[in-house]
Amino acid sequence: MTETMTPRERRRERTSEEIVDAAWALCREGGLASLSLRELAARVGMRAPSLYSYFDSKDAIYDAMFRQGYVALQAHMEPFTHRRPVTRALLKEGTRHWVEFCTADEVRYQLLFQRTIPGFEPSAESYALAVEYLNESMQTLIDAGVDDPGALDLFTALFAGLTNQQISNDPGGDRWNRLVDRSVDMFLDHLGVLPDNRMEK
Amino acid sequence: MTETMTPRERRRERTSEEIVDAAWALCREGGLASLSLRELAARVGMRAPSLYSYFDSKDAIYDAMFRQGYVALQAHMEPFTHRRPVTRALLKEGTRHWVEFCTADEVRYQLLFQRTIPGFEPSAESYALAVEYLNESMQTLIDAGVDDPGALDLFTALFAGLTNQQISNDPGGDRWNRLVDRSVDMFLDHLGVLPDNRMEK
DNA sequence: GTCTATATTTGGATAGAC
DNA sequence: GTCTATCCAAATATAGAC
Repeated sequence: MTETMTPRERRRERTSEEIVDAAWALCREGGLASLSLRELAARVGMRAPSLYSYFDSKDAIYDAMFRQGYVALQAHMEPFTHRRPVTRALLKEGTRHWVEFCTADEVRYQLLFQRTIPGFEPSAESYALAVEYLNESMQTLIDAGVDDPGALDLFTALFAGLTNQQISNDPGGDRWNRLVDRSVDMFLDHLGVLPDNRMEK
Repeated sequence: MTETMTPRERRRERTSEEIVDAAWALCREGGLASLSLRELAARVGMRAPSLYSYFDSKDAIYDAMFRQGYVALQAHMEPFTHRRPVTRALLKEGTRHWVEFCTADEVRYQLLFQRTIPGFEPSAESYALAVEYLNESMQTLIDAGVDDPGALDLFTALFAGLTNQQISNDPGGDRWNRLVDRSVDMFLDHLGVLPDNRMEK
């Protein structure tokens, strides 16, 4: 899977990453939409036109950020993937982890999960990566005993809501963050999933 | 409370409203941030500088929209305010109504409940109007038997989440919208609120 | 690959005539 | 109140020299 790289390719890759990292930093300061190629170039010691040697357009930079975000999410959740059975405790731990990732970086959350940038749409390739990972995550829920579609939607809404409120109304705090365990209990109790993962009745 | 108006003042007010309505229409087409004074002026048959006879700045127009939005929310919820006791059925109906208002207009939701515009902050006056109404709504929840602060936060997260998912992932549909009743039941059951509004034990 | 210089567009806002 | 004319700032993107 790992391809060999010439030193020139390595150097190029390293610079690309540096640009994307600087783009994240800029967006964290002024919001996602505030990204400017001039400012971005200045951060990495270039002039704006030089960025076009690395990215075809501004949207291509957003796309690289989008992709990098999902790769980071996948890496962040790695300790919890493919562990079976999905007990109540594991589901709590995993959900807590997920919500922490989302609330740790507001602009990353906006880019990955909301549609807030004027004209940006992720490329088909990046979008497929995102969908694939989100589907895999849904499967974890199903393995936890969440069978009907409405319940899955309810779950995603519940934790999207916790994330949203945390980011919007208590950034940097944990006012909604700390409600994750309680929410998982409320949700599983509602479904009749017993502590040992069997169903009631 | 109603002040008398000269015909000139009426005319002025009417034109202001026309401008704000056109601003909503423009934002619905291209997103909140896409509002441009030139385009807006064209919609109401003016040139851009003429708008400054009615509003001091672009942000003043956003502020008028913000205010108008909360007035509309208040009017929309009027049939449900101050009705006591807050039974489970009433809470369901009211919450359904609230979520319907929020999901009916994506950009309105963004302006009223999220912070998505670059530099805009509502004026102290408009913000106070919003906070006052939101606090009043919280009181309704408390009167429904939701006593502890964590539970209030959980409730707001749950329905912010339903709204969010509905808007982001099924705009115009009802995939999350229709989960409101179920969510209220799940929530009240979790709190131990009985159907007749008494507490368990 | 990086630069300077520039094209092009678009935005909010102001001055001053009428 | 509305207009024309204009200012000023900022943006993405391209051309072409080095």
